[in-house]
Amino acid sequence: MGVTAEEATDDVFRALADPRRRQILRLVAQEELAAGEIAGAFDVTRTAVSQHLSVLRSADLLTERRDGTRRLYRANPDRIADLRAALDELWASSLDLGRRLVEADRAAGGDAQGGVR
Amino acid sequence: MGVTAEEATDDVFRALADPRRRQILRLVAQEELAAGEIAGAFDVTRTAVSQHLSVLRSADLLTERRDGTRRLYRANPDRIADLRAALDELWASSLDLGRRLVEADRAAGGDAQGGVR
DNA sequence: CTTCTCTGTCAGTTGTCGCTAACGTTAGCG
DNA sequence: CGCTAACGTTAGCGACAACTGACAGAGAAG
Repeated sequence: MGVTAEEATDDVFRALADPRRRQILRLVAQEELAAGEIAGAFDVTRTAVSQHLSVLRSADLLTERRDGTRRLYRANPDRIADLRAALDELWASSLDLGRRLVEADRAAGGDAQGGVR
Repeated sequence: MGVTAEEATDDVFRALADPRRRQILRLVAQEELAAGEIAGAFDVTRTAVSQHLSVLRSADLLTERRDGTRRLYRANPDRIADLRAALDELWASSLDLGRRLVEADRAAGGDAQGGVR
């Protein structure tokens, strides 16, 4: 247990904060790609892409597989599922509030106008 | 439609990148709170919290309601649902790959060790 | 062994982010 | 009207993040 769940979540959110990294993730979600192929899809230097890959790997959002000198990357479904779970923590709470408001409206004989808005 | 979906998604992810903002969001997910009450829950200045609220509001992650001089904030479930949908775009693709790998393992007579890992 | 390809890593620079302190604004109270 | 309370906004500063260019290492090819 080197890292707490909070730290892991923080790494994931921070990795996803950059638009380019999200695009990279979308790229390797469908198929396994080499670092060079990924870099070729962007206007920035291969160095920059390599660093982005490093960030994504640190957050455990990517899995790496070596084939000769090439390194093939692929999105890690487990981490995405974890992120989804972390998001549900917020979502469930908000949903609870929404339900509570609707119920309060009904109990108070609220009009049909949708008083929440 | 002043903003594209990409820009909106970018705002949301960038807003969620900061741990404090996620904590704020968790705070106002369960109940509606005033800016001062939210600020009181942290060690930083009210100015800092106000700026965080501004960022969250720009991403449309918060709804604001005024009561005298006070401003009451609440998490916006719609945006969280949107984020969930944006995440599913990645998740579905990764899941497809995961399924494909498992099937490939079975077709190749892979051992029961769970080859995906 | 030499050369070429593919890739990660290391300084250095520029931009962006989060924080604080001072100020401006709006609403309630005497 | 004068005063206070609750906020948002601006300017300035330190810290971090993203990008570029130069360098180093591993594997394939001759």
